[in-house]
Amino acid sequence: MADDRKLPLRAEDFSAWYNEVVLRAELADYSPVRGCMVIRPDGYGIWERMQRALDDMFKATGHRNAYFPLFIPQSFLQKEAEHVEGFAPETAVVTHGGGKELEEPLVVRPTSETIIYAMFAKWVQSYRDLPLLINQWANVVRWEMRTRLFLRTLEFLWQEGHTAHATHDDAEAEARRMLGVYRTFMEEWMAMPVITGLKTDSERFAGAVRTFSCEAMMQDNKALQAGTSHNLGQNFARAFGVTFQAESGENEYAWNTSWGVSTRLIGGLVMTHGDDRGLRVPPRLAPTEIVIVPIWKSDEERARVLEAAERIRTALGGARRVHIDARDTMKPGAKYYEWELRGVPLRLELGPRDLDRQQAVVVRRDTGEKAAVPLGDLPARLGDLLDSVQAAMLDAARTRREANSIRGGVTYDRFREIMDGDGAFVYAGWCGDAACEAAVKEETRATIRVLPDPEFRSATAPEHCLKCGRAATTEAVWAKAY
RNA sequence: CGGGACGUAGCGCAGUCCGGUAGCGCACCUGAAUGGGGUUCAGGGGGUCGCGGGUUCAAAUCCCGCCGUCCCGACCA
Repeated sequence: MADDRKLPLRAEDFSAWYNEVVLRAELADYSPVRGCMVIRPDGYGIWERMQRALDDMFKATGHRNAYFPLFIPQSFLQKEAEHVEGFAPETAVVTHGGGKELEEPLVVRPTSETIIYAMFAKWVQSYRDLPLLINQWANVVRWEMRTRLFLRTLEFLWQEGHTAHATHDDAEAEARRMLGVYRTFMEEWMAMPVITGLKTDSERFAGAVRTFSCEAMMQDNKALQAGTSHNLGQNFARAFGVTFQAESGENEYAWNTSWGVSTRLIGGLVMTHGDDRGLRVPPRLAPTEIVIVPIWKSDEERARVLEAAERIRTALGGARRVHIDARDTMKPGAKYYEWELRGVPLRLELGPRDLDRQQAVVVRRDTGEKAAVPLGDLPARLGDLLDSVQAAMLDAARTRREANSIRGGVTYDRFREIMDGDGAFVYAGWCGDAACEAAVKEETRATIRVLPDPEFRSATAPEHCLKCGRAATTEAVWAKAY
């Protein structure tokens, strides 16, 4: 990371910067298995924070965790026509076990709808068993042609929620509700603003009736699909016989939803908040919120500042995740650079001169602002600062996204220029024609990321389709995507 | 699977055109001094130069083949 480099960067430069940050901040590493990534402790620490926050939110919405098999009989995947078509090309298949060829090959799960709804069929008998709200934390495998650290690896970690409901409307409400949970998490924890809405048919999950998604803008103006939530209708219930007896006495198929977010979120975090000095992690997500760098010249001073650092940690009452960097093999300046690379939100510099003045120097990672704070004020001030960093990061990301969004008034020629150039979220009218959508993708590489929910739509609805000029049926957000 | 770049120490690279038995920076180890934004000095360890074959007295270097990685596409969370 050269000091003169300034984000946002474009295309190849941004990719190179991203890889460099992920590797140098020790979030992940390449593994001996091509396309598979090793998540290192620093990266996993962020994932654990994400897991905890999401899991708490799922518990609050009444979901319970369970675990289903890694292996799925190949025939299960084939029971839902669209699903098998969508996933068969990217599955890893186990053909041998115990030295013998298996009678039926086992697919390493690319997603768990099939095996989970096979079990739901046993568990659901009555409308009284519904809704059934299950979540699973697991790894899945998808044999992608090209991989990218965190964004697209052959194996990845995720959570997948699976639910069964008595009515279509209940399922629709559930899919919507969990999309909202994702949005809250992404904005309030990750400080990553998203556009929510509906996917077009071409981007819909294989087997779903409707797919909703959260789309975030990275610093190269590309879109990242950060989370999806699907209304599966009765497609899987019919395929796996998930039926229940309704209050009326009739036997009916259940209505399902599924929704998931993955370790891709870590990639999104880096590409949303990283800067020339490395990573920036929002306070609520940071495994370490505050790092104290003690400064000393003699053993006597060392003992004095370390003791003071411990007192500060104690004063914070265990409410804050604090690390005291007492390494005596590194000078303070070197430590500053290292913690900046790792993205710790607040740094507290504490030396003999500070102690003489009963103060500490607090430095924000997001803005680089420095301030001397009286020791007695630290607990309150640090709390305020962390809140302020969290809010400022979300605000900055949202401002950047809006600065790179174009709402209406774009000709198709101009649109092509934008997609050839810096890229943007372009809000444009869409006539609902899949052929038109495909033609735009062919010509510009841009796709409809999402048909935005009302609150994200432009004030004046577009009247005509960007490409073919026909009357628009809805507004679409176009962008190049990861 | 197409198009480009590349493969030399843990990491990043030079050396390849013009063949002569391997080097630099960082990291690592030892010692001393240092310590408010990447410490300094001295000493040290570590490489069958991606793999296989060929040419040659001699190959990291030239020739042929293979493998792998990264980036750009096709596929996708």
